[in-house]
Amino acid sequence: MGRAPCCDKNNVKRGPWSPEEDAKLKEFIEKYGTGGNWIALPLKAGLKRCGKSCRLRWLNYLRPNIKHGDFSDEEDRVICSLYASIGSRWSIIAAQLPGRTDNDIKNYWNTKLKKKLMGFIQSSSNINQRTKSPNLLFPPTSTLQTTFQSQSQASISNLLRDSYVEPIPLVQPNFMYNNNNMMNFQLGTNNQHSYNFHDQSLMNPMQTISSCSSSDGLSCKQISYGNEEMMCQIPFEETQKFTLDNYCTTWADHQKTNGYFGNNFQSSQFQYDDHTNIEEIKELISSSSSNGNGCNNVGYWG
DNA sequence: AATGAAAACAACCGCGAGTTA
DNA sequence: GTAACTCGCGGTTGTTTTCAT
Repeated sequence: MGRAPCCDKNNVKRGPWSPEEDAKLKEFIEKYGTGGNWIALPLKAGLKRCGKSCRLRWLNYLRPNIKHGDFSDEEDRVICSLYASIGSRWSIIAAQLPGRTDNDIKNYWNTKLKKKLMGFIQSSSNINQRTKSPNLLFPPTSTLQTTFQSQSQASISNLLRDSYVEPIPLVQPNFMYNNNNMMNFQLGTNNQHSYNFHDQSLMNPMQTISSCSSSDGLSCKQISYGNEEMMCQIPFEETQKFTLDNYCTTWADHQKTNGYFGNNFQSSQFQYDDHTNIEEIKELISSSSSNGNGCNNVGYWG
C-alpha cells in the first residue's frame, strides 16, 4: 500500500508564490497561528496550496526575523565547523545561525561555500609548497615531515571530494609534538574530536576504536567529544605506521556509510530547537555515544 | 544587443519518524 | 499492535538572474 498523498495535486497551485498569497498566508498565521496542522491550514487561509508548500514558504521566507543576503565570515566558520562534525544536518546547523534557514544554508553551501573552501585549500596548498609549511612542527631529524607534508594536502582533498568531512577554513592540519612524545594534528578550531591511540594497530585506527577496554590512557583506544578542536593524538613511535591518508579516508568512509551517530543512534535522543546551543549538541552527542564504562565507545566501528 | 552558460535561489518530492485513533 | 496521518528533513529539480562571449 502506497503513501497517501498529502494533498490533491490537481487542485493546488504550484510554483512561485505571488505577493497576494504571501500576504494571505502571513496574515492568517499571525492571526491564528498554524494550529499545529499544516495540511488543513491552506483551506482555512483560503489558499490553493499544499500544506507542505505553505509550511516551507512560511519557514523559509515569511517567518519573522528571517535573514537574507550575504553570510558573514563568522557564519561561514560556524557552517564549516558544524559540517565537519555532523555533516549535512542542515536543520541543526541552521539552529546555530539565528535568522538563517536550513534551505538557505544548504543552498549557500552547495553553491558558494564549498567552492570557496576548495579555492582556499588549493591556494593554501600552493603556499605551503613554497614555504615548507611553517605550521608543521616536526622533530628536526624526522623523516615523517616529508611524508606528512606530501600526504596531508591529498587527504584534505579526499575529504572535500567525499563531501562529508570538510576542513575548517584557514586550517591546515597542524602537526606538532607535545611533551609526552605524542603527535597531535588538528583540524579546525571548533569541533571536537580527540583520538588517542596507544597500541600497535594504527594502520587503520578507526576500526580499532570500539575495542576500547579502559580509559586509563595507556591501553585504551578511545574517542571522545567535548574539546574545541579536532585532534588526533598518536604516540611518536607509532606515527611511522600511521598515514594521514589512511586516517582521513577511513574516517570519511565511516561517516558516509554509517553516519556520524552510528547505526544505533535514535534521532529521538537528539531533540533540539532554536535554543539548542553547540554545547548542548555536544552533550547530546556525547551521551548518545557513551557506553557507560568510562569510555565513549562508538558502536558502529565495532 | 543577443545568446548561451553558470550561478543563485525557491520550491518540490519522497522518505523516515513521531503521533494518534 | 498497527495503520493512517502529519511533520520535518535532506536531496533534487526548476526557474530566474547574472555573467561572459
